[in-house]
Amino acid sequence: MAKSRNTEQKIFDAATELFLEKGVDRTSVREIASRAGINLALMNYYFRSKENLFDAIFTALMKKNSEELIRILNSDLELNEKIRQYVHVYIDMLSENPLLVSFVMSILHRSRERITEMKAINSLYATDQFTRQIIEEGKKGNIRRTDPTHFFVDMLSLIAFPFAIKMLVMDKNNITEKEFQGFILERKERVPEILIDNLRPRR
Amino acid sequence: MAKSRNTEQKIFDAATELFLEKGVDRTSVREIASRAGINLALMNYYFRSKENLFDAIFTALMKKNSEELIRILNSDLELNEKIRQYVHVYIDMLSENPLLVSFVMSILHRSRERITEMKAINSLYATDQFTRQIIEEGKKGNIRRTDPTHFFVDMLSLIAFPFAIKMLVMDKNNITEKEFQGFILERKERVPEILIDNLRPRR
DNA sequence: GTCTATACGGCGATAGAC
DNA sequence: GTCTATCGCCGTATAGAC
Repeated sequence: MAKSRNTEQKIFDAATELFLEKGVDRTSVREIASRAGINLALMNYYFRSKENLFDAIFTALMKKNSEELIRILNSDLELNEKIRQYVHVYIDMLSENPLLVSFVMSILHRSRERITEMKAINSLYATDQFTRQIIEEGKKGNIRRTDPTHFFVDMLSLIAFPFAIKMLVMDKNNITEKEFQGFILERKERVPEILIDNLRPRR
Repeated sequence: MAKSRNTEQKIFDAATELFLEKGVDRTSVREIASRAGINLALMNYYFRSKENLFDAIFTALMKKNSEELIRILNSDLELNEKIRQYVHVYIDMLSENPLLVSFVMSILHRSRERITEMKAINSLYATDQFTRQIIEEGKKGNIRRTDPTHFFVDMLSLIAFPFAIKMLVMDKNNITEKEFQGFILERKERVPEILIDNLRPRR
C-alpha cells in the first residue's frame, strides 16, 4: 500500500514534468516510465491510459493554482484593489510556472468540443461576483460603464499572453531569461494601471 | 507537370486543414494522404517528411498573413491611426482564420530552443520602425513616455489572446459562434481605445 | 509521376504469468 | 503490484510496376 502510493506518485510527478516541458503529444509513455524508474505496464495499471493520466495532472494543476485567484475574484475588496491583487497573484503564479500558459492553451486547442466538461478549466473563469461588481460600480458612476466580459478578457489577455510568447519576446529584444523575469515584474504594475485607467469615468 | 503541381497542392491543402484543426502532432500522415485522396507514398515523394511539410505550410501561412501587418507597422502613418489600422487588420485576419492563434502558439511551445531560426516567425514581430516612432512621440510630448516593448506586447495580447480562449469565452458566457464573432467585432473599436488611452499624456 | 507493396523501429495499450 | 511479451497503429523509407 505504501509502495503503491509511492509508485503512483512517481509516475504522476515524472509525467507532470514532461508534459509541461515538451507538451503532452510529444511525451511518450515509455519516457514517463523511464523517468519514473518503473515499468511501462505500471503506467497502465495506475492510470488506465495516457489520456487519463493527463486528466489527473491537469485537474490537479488547475486546482492548485486557481484557488487563490477565485478567492480574490469573489472577495468583497474594493474594485481597483481587487484588480491589483488579482493581477499580482496571477502574474506571480505564472512566473513560478512559466510553462503553464502554453500548456493550458494547447489543451484548449486539443479538445475544442468538450471544454465545459472539463471542470478543472472552469476554475479559470469564475466571474459571477466580479461581473456584478463591475455593473454595480458602473451604475453608481464610480467607473465608466463597461462590458464585464470584455473587461475580464482584457485582463486575462494582458496577464497571460506575454508568457505564451515569452520566447518570441526574448529573441526579438535580445534579452535573457532573467531579464524577461524583470520585464514580467514590471507588468505587475503596468497591467493594473492600464485596466484601471480604462475604467476611469470620462468628462 | 500540371498534374504534379495539382497533387502537391492537394497534399498541402489537406495537411493545412488538418494541422489547423487538430494540431500537427495529432495529425497522422496517413490521414493527410486519405483526405488528399492520394497514396501515402506520394506524401514522401513531394515532401520528404511530415516535418518538412509542416515547415512549408507554416512559412506560407505566415507570409500570407503577415505582409499587410508589417506594411502598416512600417508605414509613416500618424501613431494613433497606425494603431487603429493595425488592430483592425489583425483582428480581421484572425477572424478569418480563427485557428491560427492556437496553431502559432503550439509552434512556439513545440520548439522553444530555435525560434529565431524560423524566419517565418520573425514576421510576427518586426517592430523597429514602430519602436522608434513611439520613442520619438514620447520625446515630443505628444504621448506619455512609455516602453515600446511593453506597448507592443500589450497590443498583441489584447488582439490575439481572445482567439486563443475562444471556446472558454463562448462556454462561459453561453454564446454561439456567431455571437462570438460579434464580440470580436466590438474589440476592433475597444482595443485601440484602450491602447491610445494609455498613451495619453497625464496632467 | 503515380501507384502497390512491404518493412523498420517507436508508439499506446493490454493479456497473462509471477 | 510488478513484470514480459505482444498487438495494431504510427512516421518514414524504399523497391519496383505502370
